[in-house]
Amino acid sequence: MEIPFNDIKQKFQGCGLKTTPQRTAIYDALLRSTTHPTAEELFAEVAPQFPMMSLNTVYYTLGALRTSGLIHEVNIGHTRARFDANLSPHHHLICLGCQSIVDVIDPRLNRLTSPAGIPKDFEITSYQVAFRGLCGSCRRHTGRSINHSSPGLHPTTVKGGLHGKSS
Amino acid sequence: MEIPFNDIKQKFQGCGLKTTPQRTAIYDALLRSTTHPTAEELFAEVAPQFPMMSLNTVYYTLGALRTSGLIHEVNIGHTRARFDANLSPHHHLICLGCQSIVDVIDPRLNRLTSPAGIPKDFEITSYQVAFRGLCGSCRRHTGRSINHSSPGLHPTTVKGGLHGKSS
DNA sequence: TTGTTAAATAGTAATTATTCCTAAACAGGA
DNA sequence: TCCTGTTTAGGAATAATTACTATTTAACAA
Ligand SMILES: [Mn+2]
Ligand SMILES: [Mn+2]
Ligand SMILES: [Zn+2]
Ligand SMILES: [Zn+2]
Repeated sequence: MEIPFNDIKQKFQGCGLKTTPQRTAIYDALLRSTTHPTAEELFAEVAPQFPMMSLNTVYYTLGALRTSGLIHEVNIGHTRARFDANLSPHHHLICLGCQSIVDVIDPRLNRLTSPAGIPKDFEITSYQVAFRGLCGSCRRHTGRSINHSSPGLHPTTVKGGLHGKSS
Repeated sequence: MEIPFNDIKQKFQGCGLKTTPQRTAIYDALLRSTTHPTAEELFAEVAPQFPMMSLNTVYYTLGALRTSGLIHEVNIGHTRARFDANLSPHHHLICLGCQSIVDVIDPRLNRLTSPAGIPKDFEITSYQVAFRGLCGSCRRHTGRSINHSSPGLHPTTVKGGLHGKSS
């Protein structure tokens, strides 16, 4: 277990959240995960430790953590919510084949700003880049055809390098 | 009506889709829309012309158009799918208050490319930037507090200008 | 023009993810 | 230890979407 219990406890206290075993286990599982799991995947992860636990508790807990700002919700498609305990600014790479989401950490992407032509009274508080495509194994298995039926895909071909000072 | 019927018909033919009145109306409504409507919003839009139409037909039609690559699905949150007939590369500005989505068209954003540190066998086919915040009227009505319970929000503060040659 | 046929439509039922409701359990402070 | 509001668990309810199926129809060919 890499995440000290007291760290978690302090974060909960800082948000006015009670430190229950279920909540701790759920948050800990999410902190250790890199897959942006769904509520049900987290449930499957912690259920063995808590045979009485309800899936409802996972939803309730994720809602509480999200409201407190301890976790984020990441959406790929509209089918189900996926969660992320990584609060540092980062972006995502989404495989249209296996629906996997991996973190994209490139400081250059954190320098984008208010684009041209938006309403001047709109206050942007965050942004996130979603890169889509096919991972290696999905390319091998399903061929390299682009799945046009996947949600959110815009036909921008990506090539060349990022612009701006490469910090 | 700004979109000629024959243009639509040809697009359908080019995709092997039959040109039915319902399908034409749905696609036409989406082409004219700038709000990225849901299936139900489109249904409400075209239902008056087709009192017998089923919501199911709207879903079926949107699925067919999406599979053919004539439209895209845009997701903000996981609650419901929203659609976009604008195929030109563009990005989105999402209000966390009223859930509105407006197009962001800034050529500089179309030059981003393969970020550092991703698996080298991953083939990126597209990307999209989602800017989030509060629109003017939502700022006025609900105050300017950031809604942490909203999905997908990462705490990147956006300020300064875009990098790269400003084409 | 007419007939043929696969695709599209409409109506209904089913599914899935998520939320709502409520009573019991419990964490944290007095 | 006791209190009290929060959390949990279980079940029911909701909402979006998909599945099933009979009927209709667009597109094509004769
Ligand atoms: Mn992430
Ligand atoms: Mn758009
Ligand atoms: Zn994959
Ligand atoms: Zn708004």
